[in-house]
Amino acid sequence: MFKIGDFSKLSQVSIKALRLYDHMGLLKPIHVDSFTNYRYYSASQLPRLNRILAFKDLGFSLEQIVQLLDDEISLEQIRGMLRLKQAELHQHIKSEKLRLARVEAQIKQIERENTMPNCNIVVKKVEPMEVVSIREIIANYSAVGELFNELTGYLSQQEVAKFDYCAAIWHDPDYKESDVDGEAVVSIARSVRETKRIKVCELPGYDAIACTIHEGSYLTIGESYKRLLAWIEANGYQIIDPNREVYIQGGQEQDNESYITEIQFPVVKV
Amino acid sequence: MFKIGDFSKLSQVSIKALRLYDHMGLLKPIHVDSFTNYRYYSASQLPRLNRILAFKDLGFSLEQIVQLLDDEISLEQIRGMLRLKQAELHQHIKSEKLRLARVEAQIKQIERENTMPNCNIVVKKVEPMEVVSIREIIANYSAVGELFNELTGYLSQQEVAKFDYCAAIWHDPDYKESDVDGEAVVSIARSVRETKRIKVCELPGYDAIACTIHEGSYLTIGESYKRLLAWIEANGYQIIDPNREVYIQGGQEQDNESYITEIQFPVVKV
DNA sequence: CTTGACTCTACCCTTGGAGAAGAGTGTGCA
DNA sequence: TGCACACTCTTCTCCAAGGGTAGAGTCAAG
Repeated sequence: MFKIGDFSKLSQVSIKALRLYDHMGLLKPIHVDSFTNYRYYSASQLPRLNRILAFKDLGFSLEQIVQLLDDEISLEQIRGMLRLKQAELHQHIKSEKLRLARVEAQIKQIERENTMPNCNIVVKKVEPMEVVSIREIIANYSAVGELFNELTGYLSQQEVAKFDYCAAIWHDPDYKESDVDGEAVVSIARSVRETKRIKVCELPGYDAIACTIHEGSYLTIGESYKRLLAWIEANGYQIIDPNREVYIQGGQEQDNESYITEIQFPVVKV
Repeated sequence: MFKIGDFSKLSQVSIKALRLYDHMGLLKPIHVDSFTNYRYYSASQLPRLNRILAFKDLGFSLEQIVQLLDDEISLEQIRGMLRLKQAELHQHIKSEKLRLARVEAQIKQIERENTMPNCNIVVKKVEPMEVVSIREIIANYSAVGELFNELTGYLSQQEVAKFDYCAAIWHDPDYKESDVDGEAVVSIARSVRETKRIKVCELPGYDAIACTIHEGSYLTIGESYKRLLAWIEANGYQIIDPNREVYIQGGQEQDNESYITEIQFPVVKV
């Protein structure tokens, strides 16, 4: 019969933890004085406490350990829980390794360029979206503005005024100086009639799309592309579809410092 | 100017998170209506939000990100924080791999022996301790009882009555049938005179000592040793010092089912 | 003008305890 | 026997990064 302090020293488990395990029904003292509420433990409870610690060490939560120790659980079920934990750990280790790679890429970048990392790159999900689009071979990248003019003109004619998503999709696999395969898309809330040039379609969603925000003039957007593409390669992603430029705040000027553009590349982890 | 819902959709960050970042001073809306308290965000805040997400992705806490983004922090300091994070991640991955190895060892044990794992093995720290001891080559393991008799007799003669730690240390590197190099130790609260046979010394502490609890008769303690040694090997530890048997609840009998003994091996990770 | 969608603050919940407050207990010592 | 000090009890709050919900106020379209 040990008081909680002695039992704590014996087992190297804090008094706080012992009281918590009591509350959770994980390890009840063999005797509790009904006057003083003092807890009394026996050395014969050490094996159970060790089992608790061992399961905790394997990464199980206290609630799971209650089940593992008390609810007449079959060997098969225990094996199943272990396998699940194994899979979780595999996954966790994998993602931590990727994170480590990202941290190391940042360190390298700082050491190479000796410049504050912009850290403006993020991978997110995008949902599919109903859009109207025009796709055409155009003279150069900035010529996409005319396609937008055509689209917005058509939409206002159809009395569909509001559109809050406005993007270009570049279908060429590489950078081109001229004859660019470009598509202008604008989101719509309700269906619209198609024409020969103007199609209604669903923009695909992606589980992973690498994004960066480009601030200001389109003339310097090449820098943002370069950083994003370098990041994608350094972090072991692979581009799987044409990239998008989302004009969050934009217009027809080439050199407006207040424009905000998001560059997006659909990717998968390799 | 976007309301919080639109900005949330635009950035793929939950409204809850945006409000939290506002509270923490991490990302204040560019305008807050003083009547309605509605938050209004601008597209020009997206780069900052992306930076926040990118740092979060690297594993930094929100508080750290506040510092990273606001407190005119030098490139050197950022590099230092990245290096620290890198070391943390290395350590974390290492410990998760060890945990995975333990889980897999358990799975294997279940599949091999088809028996409920006892999971009674745990690695803990022990502190150094003042003890009196007798070390001698004795006939066999159970002969250590006589050394304890000698020690407790001497201590009661010295009017030192209380001792709550009672252990044997086995100095032979391997199991022996006879002529065992054994040491009996008993903890003391205050200093005691030495004799030729009875020494006062400090038992060393260890950062890692692999332990299991053996319940019952000493006749079956070999089983517990076998399991503990197998575990130590399977989990990549190495024994660095003589092992101890702590008699938590014990006596002179060989076959008492209520005895509780802890077997301890000082180890290091390899 | 109404209705439904949106937003606000404020409160509780999550893990595995740590820390502290305030009150009661046990033990050693004079 | 009284006192001091160590120990224990319950209860409250706190941690990180939000998620969920309630109740009240606000906005925009029909």
